Amino acid sequence: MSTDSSAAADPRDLLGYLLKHANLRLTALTDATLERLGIDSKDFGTLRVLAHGEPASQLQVAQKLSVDRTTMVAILDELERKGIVVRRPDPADRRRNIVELTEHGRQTFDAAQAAYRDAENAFLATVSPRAADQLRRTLRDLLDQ
Amino acid sequence: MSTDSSAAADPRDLLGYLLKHANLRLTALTDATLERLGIDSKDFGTLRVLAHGEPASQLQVAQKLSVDRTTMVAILDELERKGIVVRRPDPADRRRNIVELTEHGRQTFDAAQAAYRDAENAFLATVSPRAADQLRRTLRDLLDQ
DNA sequence: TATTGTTATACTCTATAACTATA
DNA sequence: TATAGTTATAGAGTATAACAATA
Repeated sequence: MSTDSSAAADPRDLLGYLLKHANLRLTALTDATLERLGIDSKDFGTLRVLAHGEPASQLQVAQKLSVDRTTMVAILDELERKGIVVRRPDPADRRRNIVELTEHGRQTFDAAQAAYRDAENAFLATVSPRAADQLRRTLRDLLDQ
Repeated sequence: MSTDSSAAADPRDLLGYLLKHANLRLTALTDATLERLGIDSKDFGTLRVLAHGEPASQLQVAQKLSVDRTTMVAILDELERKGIVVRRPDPADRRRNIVELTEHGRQTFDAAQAAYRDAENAFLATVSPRAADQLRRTLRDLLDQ
């Protein structure tokens, strides 16, 4: 016999299923936590890049986040509409838009950072701190290939 | 100062980024491996459920995989077109379709099972077997909440 | 010619609503 | 009335191609 029909076909045996649904659940948690700040988890990644380091062009932000530059346009359109970021042409290269947090954007990010941390901690609350650290380390190792 | 502008904003600090991109990479690997069999990783999950246990209705398969029944329709349309599964009305309740693997479907699944295992192992090759086991266990614990 | 931002477009995935046939 | 399967539709997410402005 080629397959064991007495064994249950548990989708949780598949690593892809585990990764996908863990991500779905975490995203739902963080989105819910960030909602009152007017952003979601995808926006948070962008704000995080803008809050650290030097002012960057749209393309630089997009590349840091591994998203397409056309996707970046849509994210920034929304954040700019909400008064969280501003775009201005780079005087040194007028093809580029320098993107920066507004004062409101900076405050939003500070609140979002705490909210995101809480959501991630809540998600990880049922596993030991050691297992959570190991999870991050293993996932990083897998992506560093 | 509310944020440390000297720290790099590494997206890999965010668990959501790690989960998403680990899944993207694994899916790309498994899809590539399964391609010569005419299926992808999403089809594989369905075949796996059909290969184990008793013949099931579309809805039962969908629920086991946590996918919507409308999504199941599209997956089965394609698998039936390829001669991998057949649908027949349940004599005991003609609203239901019993879904089964064809002989070709059974052979496809047997080959796919080996291919999927190889792809998953290749993905996990750079981390220790212990870390890989721990990864699965932690993700399961997180989903069992 | 190449690059940045933009727009248009398409393709996948997912969810909802409404329809049909059956119960 | 409720359920299983189907269809239509719409919304996110993502990718490609083409265009305008600038280098």
